[in-house]
Amino acid sequence: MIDRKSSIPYYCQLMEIVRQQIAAGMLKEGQRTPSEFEFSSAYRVNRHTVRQAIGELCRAGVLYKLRGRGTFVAKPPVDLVEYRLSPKNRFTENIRQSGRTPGSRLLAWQEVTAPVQVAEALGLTADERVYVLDVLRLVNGQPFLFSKVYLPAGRLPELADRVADFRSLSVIYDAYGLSPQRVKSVFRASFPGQEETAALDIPANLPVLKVESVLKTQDDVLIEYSVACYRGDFAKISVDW
Amino acid sequence: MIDRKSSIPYYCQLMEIVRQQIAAGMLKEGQRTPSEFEFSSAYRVNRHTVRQAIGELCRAGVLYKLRGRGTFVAKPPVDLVEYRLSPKNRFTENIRQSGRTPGSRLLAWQEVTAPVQVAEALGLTADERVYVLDVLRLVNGQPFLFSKVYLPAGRLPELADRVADFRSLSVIYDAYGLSPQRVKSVFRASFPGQEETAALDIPANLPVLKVESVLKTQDDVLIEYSVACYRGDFAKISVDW
DNA sequence: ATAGGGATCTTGTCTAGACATCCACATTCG
DNA sequence: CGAATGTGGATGTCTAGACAAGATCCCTAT
Repeated sequence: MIDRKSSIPYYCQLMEIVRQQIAAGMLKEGQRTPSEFEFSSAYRVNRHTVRQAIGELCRAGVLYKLRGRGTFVAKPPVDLVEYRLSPKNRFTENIRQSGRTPGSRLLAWQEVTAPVQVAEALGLTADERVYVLDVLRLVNGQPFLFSKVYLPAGRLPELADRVADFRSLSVIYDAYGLSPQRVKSVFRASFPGQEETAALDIPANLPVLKVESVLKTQDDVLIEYSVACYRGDFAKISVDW
Repeated sequence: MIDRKSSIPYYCQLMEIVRQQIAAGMLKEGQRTPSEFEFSSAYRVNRHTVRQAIGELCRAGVLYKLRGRGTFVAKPPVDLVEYRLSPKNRFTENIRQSGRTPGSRLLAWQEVTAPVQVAEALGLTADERVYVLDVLRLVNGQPFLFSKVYLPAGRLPELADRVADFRSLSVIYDAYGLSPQRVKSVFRASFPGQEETAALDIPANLPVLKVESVLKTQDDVLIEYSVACYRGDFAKISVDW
């Protein structure tokens, strides 16, 4: 119940109550919470006060709201997956080694003129064409990372045919007899963009780890530029020296 | 002005107005904005509507509020600093090479029994003693990273004396004739903890990049475990392979 | 059977007003 | 001169009530 004599604001008290109800299992993951009106009458506070409490809990990632449907308990953060990054590593094997099930989906692809930073990273001329692949990778069926992969069209002839029946990037490279190596990776922490929140199915306020990589072939030809976006609450990336 | 016929909520319109005023230079960095009451009467909307707009802009990092003082325009995000991480690199030289001015401050230190994850990482027994150094590193005078550095007391005799007149970690290692190498680094994106928000002087909702590192001496003795917390809007970390 | 139209429940936005709390500054009292 | 006090202005919290808009379900008319 709300302590009306406490110096703690009602909405903070209510937040604490909801948190405890979740911890105690009275409210379970994915389950609908009482409506704002129900909270309001149950705890004898104004609906706006309830909204303030729920709003804060949503921003904290504890709850989420669906307009017209109700408010729900968010999924608890998943187990951290340690992803070992090395010059030569493949997502599928990497995840399998940690005893989990990898997955890969091509969400979209197109051929475009290379954006500036891509052309720069791969040493392309300004008007060169690149393929852009939007790839989603899953771990145990859950979205793990979303990446935009840029491949220079000029260096990979007939790529369109290979992309058609996409299974994984490795398969495509194998078809060309290539086994690319990482040249450089850049790590950043930020919030996800719109595309990334949609692809990873995460709230916009969840921090993500962005990793920008450049890969080359065994002949030192730059062959891939990619920006990967990892769920901050899901992934940690390790590097051995 | 607020368009009363628009389907866009007033508070969203007001957010856009404030953003544009900042972009146009009518409101400058650090400057106080009109008060909630002034906004309210200037745009003929309720103070709560103003509060909603300002609240959103604060969460977005555009403004910040000081109770009893007013609302202010936040500093624009600083230039990204690319920090090159390699097995053997020193903060000071690293930053200097990029044409910026490095700084280092020891905020606190103490001797404690090694926490579990530290003992594990460094291969210590459960009751071994470690020094914990809270180090803040600056770039151009601004907080760049905050790290907790754990050094095994048993492997660095008389460390307390060296810590007393701290200038930088490198200096301490030099005094022992050591030049440690990175063994492993783990990257994560998350929100800062309380200690980190305070040390870096950042809001709690700014994503940070956490890097956990293990270092060894040239004789393959594990000598340092550290957790560094980089400002997400300030730092990007690059790794060459 | 199915498409359409409410009824109803949900969250979203907005207004009006009140009092609390904190801060900076000026004034007053010792 | 210095400390305490007061005052005005700022944000913080809370209430009461209203209407809008999205989602779901059921019932009805075709």
